[in-house]
Amino acid sequence: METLFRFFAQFQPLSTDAQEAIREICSVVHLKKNEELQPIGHTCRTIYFVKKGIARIYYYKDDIDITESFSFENSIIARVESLFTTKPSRKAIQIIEDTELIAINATQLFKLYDIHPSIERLFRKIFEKGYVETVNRMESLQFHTAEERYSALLHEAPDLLRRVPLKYIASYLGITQVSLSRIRATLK
Amino acid sequence: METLFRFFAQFQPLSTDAQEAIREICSVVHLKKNEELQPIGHTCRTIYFVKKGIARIYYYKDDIDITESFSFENSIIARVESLFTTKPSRKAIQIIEDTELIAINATQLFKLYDIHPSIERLFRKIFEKGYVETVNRMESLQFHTAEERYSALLHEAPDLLRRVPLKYIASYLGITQVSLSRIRATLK
DNA sequence: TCGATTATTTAACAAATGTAAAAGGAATCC
DNA sequence: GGATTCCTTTTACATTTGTTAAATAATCGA
Repeated sequence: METLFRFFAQFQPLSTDAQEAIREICSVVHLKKNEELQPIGHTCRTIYFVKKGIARIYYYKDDIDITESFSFENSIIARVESLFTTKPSRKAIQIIEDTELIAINATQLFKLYDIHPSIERLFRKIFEKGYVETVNRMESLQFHTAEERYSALLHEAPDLLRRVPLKYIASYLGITQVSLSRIRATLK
Repeated sequence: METLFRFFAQFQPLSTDAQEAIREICSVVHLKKNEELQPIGHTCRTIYFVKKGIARIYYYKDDIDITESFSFENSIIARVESLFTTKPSRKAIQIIEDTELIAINATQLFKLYDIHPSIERLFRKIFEKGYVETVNRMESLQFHTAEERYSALLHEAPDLLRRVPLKYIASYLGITQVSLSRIRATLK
C-alpha cells in the first residue's frame, strides 16, 4: 500500500487523515495472466492501481479484439468513459502478466471528495495527466504513419515491446498484426 | 456572460461569491474569421468559452496543417496538453467563423481553486467530460475506417459539415482532402 | 460584377495497409 | 520430451489511402 501513497505523493500531499480514509476503501487484488479483471458491459466503479504486472483495456470491433491501452507498474487503470458517465462500458480489462493491483472503490472515493478536498485535487491531477496522455496518443494516431508510431513506441516504451505479445500491440497501434510484422521486418 | 454561467450550471452549482470571483477573471474577446487566437509556441494559460462562432486547434506536421479539434457555440476550448503541463504548445487556435469568446485567465482560475472548492469541482467535471470525449475520439481514429468516421460525423455533427471547410475536416478525420472527396463521392 | 483567389473534385499512378491462408517458431501442458 | 496450442512471420493478392497535377466550383474583394 505504501507504493500507492508514494505514487499519490507525486501529485498531491495528503494528510494522515486523508490517507487513512483512502486506505479504508482500498483492497488488494492478485490476478494471473489472461484473467479478466472487469468484463464488458459492466459499469466501471473501481479505479485500479497497478502495483506489479501489466493490464490492458480492450474491446471488440466486428469480433476483432482491439487493445485500447496498457497499464504497467505504478500507474492507474480505469475505463474513464464509463467511470465518468456511469454508463456500462463496451470495454474489458484483462491481465497480461501476473499482476498485483490495488482496487479503489470509486463510489466511495467520490464521496470522500466532499470530506477531503485534497483527495478531490489528487484525483483531478491524476486524471488531468491521463487526459494529456490521451490527447498526445490521439495526435499520434491521427497523423503519424504506422511505422512512426511503432518506432516511437520502441523508443519510449521498449519494455512494452518485450513484455506484451505483438498481437496486442498491433491493434494498440491501430494496425493489423500482419502489417506490424511487415514494419518490423523493414526496420531490421 | 450569462451564457457562460448557464453552461457552468450544467456541471456544478456555484454560489454568488464563486460566480463573482470567476467573473473578475473573465474578459470578452471578439475575433473574425481566419484570425489567430493563440499562436504556436505559446504556453496555454487561458481557457476559452465559445459563445458564438467556431474555433479550431491545429498544428503542423511536415508543413501540413492538421486540425486536432473544433469548438462550437457553448463549449470550452483549451490546449490541455499545454495548460496542464505549463509547457509551450506546438498547437495554435484559429477562428473559423466570426466568433465571440469569453477568456478565462487560467493562472488566476487555478488560484481560485484554493478559495472556492466548487470552482475546482466545476472545472474538474468540465475536463472529465473533455477527457471522455477524447477517449471516444481516439477509439474512432484507432479502429474505424475513414468512411465510418465520416459517416459518424455526418450523423452526429451535420452542422460541422455545413459550417467548416472540408480541408479542415479531412485532417480532423485523419485523412487527406483527396481521400475525403472520394469518400463523399461514393456516399452520394 | 469581374477577376483573382481559394476550395473542392477528379484522374492517374504509387505506396501502404488489409485479408486470407500457410508456414515456421515458441511456449505450454500433460 | 513430444504433442498441442498459441504466436509471429511470410506470401499473394485486393483494397484503401496518399501524391501530384489538373479541372471545376465557389467565394471574396476591388
